[in-house]
Amino acid sequence: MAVHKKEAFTQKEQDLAAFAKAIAHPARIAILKVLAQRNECICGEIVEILPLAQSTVSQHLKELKNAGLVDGTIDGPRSCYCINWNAFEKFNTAFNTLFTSLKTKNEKACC
Amino acid sequence: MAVHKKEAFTQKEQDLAAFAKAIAHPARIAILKVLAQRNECICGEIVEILPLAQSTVSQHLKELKNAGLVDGTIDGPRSCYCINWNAFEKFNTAFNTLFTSLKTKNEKACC
DNA sequence: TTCCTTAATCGTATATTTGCGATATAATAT
DNA sequence: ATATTATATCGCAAATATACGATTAAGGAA
Repeated sequence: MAVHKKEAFTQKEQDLAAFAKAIAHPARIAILKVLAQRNECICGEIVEILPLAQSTVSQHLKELKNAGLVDGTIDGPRSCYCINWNAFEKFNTAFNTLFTSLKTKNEKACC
Repeated sequence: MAVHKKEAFTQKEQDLAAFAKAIAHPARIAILKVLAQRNECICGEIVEILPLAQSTVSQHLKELKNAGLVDGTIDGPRSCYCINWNAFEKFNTAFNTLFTSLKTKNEKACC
């Protein structure tokens, strides 16, 4: 591949793609569900619920955090993760904007 | 990795993740925009618009097609692609359902 | 038929993702 | 001080994704 062409696209396209990538794995969707379900910020409970190793869950959490969808603070021996609702809302809006803008252009089937 | 654990999650989670993966690349988002803009089903016009080689665009189109977001028919020497609005609507709904279901659980910040 | 155009596919190189075990880290409990 | 507990991180292996040039295939034009 050698060169990535992501930078050749608009910032909006890149941002939206990055968000989509963050939720482009069933494990991460499942993690978000668990985080939303528990009001308390949880951590290793996810490991018990998901069929994944602790290190793998930690990695998925890191990616969600990098994408900004999840906030995390370290509380001594245990950490605390929770959904960043602001970022989530922002991306939800961005998605709906894409969907809507695509649809308003044209909705006729042609193939 | 050796083993993929996708199958360990619910079908809904897998489907949504697959859709997210399809739009998890700025080039594919850009392709969808082009497809939506032109009422006519186009093909190699995308190659001229995007800064990507013909084979790369073809590959991205294939992935969008595999995800069901795009329909394609071969019309002689030129092919014809267009957005599958039904599938698109379906996934848009699935997304909003996820967003909503997460939010109704709880929207308090905790970290 | 032979050439041209269009697009799919093949082969290849490289980058990224996914997953796990093992190890490191850091606060708490004993 | 040492052990325990919870997480992050490292190192590794395998699978996927990204990108491109070259080739193939197939209809249309000469």
